[in-house]
Amino acid sequence: MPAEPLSRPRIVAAAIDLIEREGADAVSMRRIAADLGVGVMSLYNHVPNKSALLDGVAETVLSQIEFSDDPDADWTDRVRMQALAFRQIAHHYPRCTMVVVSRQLQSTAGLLPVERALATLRSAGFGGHEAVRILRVFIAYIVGSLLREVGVTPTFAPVHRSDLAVENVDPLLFPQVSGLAPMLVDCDHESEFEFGLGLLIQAIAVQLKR
Amino acid sequence: MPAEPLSRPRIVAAAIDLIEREGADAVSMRRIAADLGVGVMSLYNHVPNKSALLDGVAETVLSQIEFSDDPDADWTDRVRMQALAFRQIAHHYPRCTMVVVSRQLQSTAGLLPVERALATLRSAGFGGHEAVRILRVFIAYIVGSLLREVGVTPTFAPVHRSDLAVENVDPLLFPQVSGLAPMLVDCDHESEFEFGLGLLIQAIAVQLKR
DNA sequence: ACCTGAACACCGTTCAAGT
DNA sequence: ACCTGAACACCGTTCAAGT
Repeated sequence: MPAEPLSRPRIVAAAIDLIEREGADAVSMRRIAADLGVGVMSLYNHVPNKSALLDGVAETVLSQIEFSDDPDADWTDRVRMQALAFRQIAHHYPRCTMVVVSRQLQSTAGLLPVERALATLRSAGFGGHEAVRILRVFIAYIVGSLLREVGVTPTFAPVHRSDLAVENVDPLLFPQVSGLAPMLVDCDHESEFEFGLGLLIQAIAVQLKR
Repeated sequence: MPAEPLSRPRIVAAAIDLIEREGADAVSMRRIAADLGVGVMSLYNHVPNKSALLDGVAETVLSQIEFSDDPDADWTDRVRMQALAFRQIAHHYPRCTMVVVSRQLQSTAGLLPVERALATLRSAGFGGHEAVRILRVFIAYIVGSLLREVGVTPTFAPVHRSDLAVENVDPLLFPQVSGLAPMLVDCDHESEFEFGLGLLIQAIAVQLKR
């Protein structure tokens, strides 16, 4: 006897909670049902299958991005703010991040950030074709950065400082890696992200002036 | 009675084959054992568990990258060639790509490309700290690009030209997206990849001159 | 309309038994 | 040393039965 009736949003919320608590691998229909105190099959009255549930997770997380756009700001700042807003996902829902970027959404939740980015680029003076290309570059960079931040992509800094793979490497075979081990090991994700973002924005600003 | 004896390489090869034929979701210990004509538990004599098997897949694919480095070439060309070599994974093993980029390897297979990239950047004149930062930017961009190419990350061009999400979007809510639908839909992955790569290389070249 | 248990066809992995 | 079947504790989903 749940206090509130079962519903798609409630099920999605339970999934998000579970992912943040125990990781995406812990998600199962049975487990979520148990968390909600209902039978497994009750879920199927509100969600067609597990895949759709994960789509719901991605949509819900995406729709919570807070874009605070200032139309009067320089376009480079607006692009930067949009990228940073997107990166907030990795802070608010670190363990959902992989789910968000790996789902092929066709809902409006995924289209809104795209619409916004394209509008900003076009207002900066880029043509449609250019804007699309540039957006793709930014998306690739952002997705790749979030995955590293969230520990999916190799960081070369697995767990802790001591007994590290990177630090136990043969200096003769890998002189650079072993020499730069301390730098490879610690990574300020925010400043790394902004560094690459700055490079990209600078590069497309040059592109615009030509 | 298999012709050849069971071995870790043979098991990994079977896994790679299966992934390329039916996708990463199709991988199960039972299925691979069946493909090899042995009992499930026989696999565990050569591989400790499924996770280690997937690590083996990633290592094997990574170790097949062909880096053809010309030490006399301009550093910008060398960086470009290394990035393009990495991208070949997505061509040779499209469905393994997700597995490759999402495994946290500590074997030398993953370290070799890193060593090579750092050496190139340092020979170009970048300091250790800069080289590491720049490498991280490139890795993020490459990983993000490969995931799009392989269909993991949203392309905004799901399946086919007709009946597309992007093309059935409300033009009033999403004027840019619906106006640029044809460009969002078709994507020449190679030229897109090289476009962003060029932007990044140009940006870090500027960085170097300062 | 919503909930549910039983059942089906799967998983990864442990363990004890074989050779 | 290597192989294996039975068993355990899981999966997602279908179906028929309940309210």
